[in-house]
Amino acid sequence: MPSWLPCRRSSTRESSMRYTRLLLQTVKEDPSDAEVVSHRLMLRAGLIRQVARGIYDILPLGLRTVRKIEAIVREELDAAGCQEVSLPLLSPAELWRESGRWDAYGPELLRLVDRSGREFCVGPTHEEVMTDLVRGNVRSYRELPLNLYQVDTKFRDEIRPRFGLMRGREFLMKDGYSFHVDEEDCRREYQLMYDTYARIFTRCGLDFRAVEADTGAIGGSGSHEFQVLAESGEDLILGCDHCDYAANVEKAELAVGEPGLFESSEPSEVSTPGAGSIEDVSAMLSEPAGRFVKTLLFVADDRGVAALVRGDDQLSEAKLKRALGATELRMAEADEVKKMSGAPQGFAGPVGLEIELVVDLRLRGATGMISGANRADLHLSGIDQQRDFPVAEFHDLREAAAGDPCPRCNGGSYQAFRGIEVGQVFYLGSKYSEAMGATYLDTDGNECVMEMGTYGIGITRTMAAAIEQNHDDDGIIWPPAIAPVQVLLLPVKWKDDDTRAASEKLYEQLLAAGVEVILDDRDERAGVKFNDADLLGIPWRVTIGPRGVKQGTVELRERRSGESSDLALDSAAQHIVAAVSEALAR
RNA sequence: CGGGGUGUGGCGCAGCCUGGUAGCGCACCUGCUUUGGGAGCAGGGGGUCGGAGGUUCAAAUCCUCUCACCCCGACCA
Repeated sequence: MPSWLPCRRSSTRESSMRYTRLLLQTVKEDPSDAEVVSHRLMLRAGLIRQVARGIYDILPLGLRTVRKIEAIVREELDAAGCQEVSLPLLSPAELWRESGRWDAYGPELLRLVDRSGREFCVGPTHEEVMTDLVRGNVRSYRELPLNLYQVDTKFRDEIRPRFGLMRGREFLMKDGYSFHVDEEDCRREYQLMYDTYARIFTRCGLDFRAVEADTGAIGGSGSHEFQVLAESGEDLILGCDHCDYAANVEKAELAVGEPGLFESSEPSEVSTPGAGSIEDVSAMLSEPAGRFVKTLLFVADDRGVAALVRGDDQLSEAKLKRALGATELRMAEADEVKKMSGAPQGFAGPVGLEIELVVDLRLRGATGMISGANRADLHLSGIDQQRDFPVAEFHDLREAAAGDPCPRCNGGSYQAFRGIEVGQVFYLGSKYSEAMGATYLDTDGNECVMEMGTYGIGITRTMAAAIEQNHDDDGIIWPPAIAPVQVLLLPVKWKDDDTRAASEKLYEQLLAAGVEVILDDRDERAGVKFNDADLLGIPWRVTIGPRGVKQGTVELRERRSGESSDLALDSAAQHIVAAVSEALAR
């Protein structure tokens, strides 16, 4: 180092982990607009700060956790043979037009125009850009398979961001894409990624479950979500209490179930003035809800369709969308209902309806049913499915619920869980490679379309999920593997010379041993420090006070269990190093 | 996009109805006393009251417009 360089600090590394040098401000009061635990605690512990709706600064301690999660993700992916790249923040509209998603994606895609009028979007995901990269670089089957990933900031202009980092507009995501010569190899990779994801979330110390999932807007034909189990989760998961089957409610299959078999007769009109809901009609006619045919009108990609389920069943829009192969699906507006059925809302029925009918499995062969008559204030009773509204195909359209029998095994039934989706793996097939011409030459020199898979992990959401699952009334309880640091040194009385000297020495020893440690060198009262320590959730706290130092001891306390033990001052560092490395090795 | 709500110092809020010198708690700075689970006293710094326009002798307060943020709904990897 040139001698003219001023050097006030002996070591930057050392001083940055002194509390008084950290950009860290804890807050006693609850932020008024934080609804969920993770959001509240992240704000209170000074990990994040909101800049705009759904957009956050991540502060030093928060970023350390983010980096920990990233490191685990990178290690496991690299070990699985993936390669990291970095794709641009902006993607040109042409690529998205090639795949058809420029129009399909909707307002969630943030679009912008550069000074010369060219259109771009801020990448919400990178299938197009990655496929473009690979088609430009890969010619031969010899160069496949390929699994490329990046860890980058994504932007999705969410309709309603909420819950802090759980559902932000800007978020850090690891997104990976794999390219293969055939489906078999792609399925193999899918399984490899599935296993890799399970290892990643296990290493992060999370209680999660991999569940079958709907493929949504990305498309493709097979998918699992990795769900961190937590009360505040936005997703509803159904899992069999008997076998391994578990799925997102959007996907959860149902056993066929009994149709409604009531006494058959000729259809006849029944006057039902003003009774437009199943509940009302059922009460008015004193008939069970299960005897009705619920007729729901939708607009699917600009055509009208009627979805039919039994009156006591709940329609799953996700299942309907899949059954129709529609990219867009919405309930019909009042005027559209009138146009399709000829009646006001609540009086539609399958008999005589001239739009496409999509019928739930449970209505196959149903007899003696009641439905709307497609005229105001009128219902039709005595309807037989086969006779009165025959259809060629039936679909699983019901939304599953806790207690429904498991479709995969005998005797099991669904239990409901709440989950936070932190990762998802997709088998994509050739949707993008075909649209964008990602091809290779096989051994015979034939041009073939690549098979693709796509795999995502929400890094910042994983951090939030970890807090949802690991906290108590006093604050965060970080799993050691993703804690900002492992150890917090807490000198009870900083002004006391012996205490300070013992703390400084321990600090040096731990740093030298490679342990991540914060030294709370604030001249604060013990209570303040203890409370902040609990709030920050550092796995181990070492309390150093005049009393103990006089006896030659310090106290080591584990945040999660609250168990503490006295350590001899001169061997304390060794014990702490041992405890930390043992926990991290687990 | 529809419905509801809130903008006053870094954070949490009062003041607004009934216009008249901008307040409280936390945090921050100084000093003294305290000190093993969110101390006490004294002193201090910091706010064009989200923004623009209007009414008025006078606007945080009344009126109009606008922006931001939050909640509920539709939507969603």
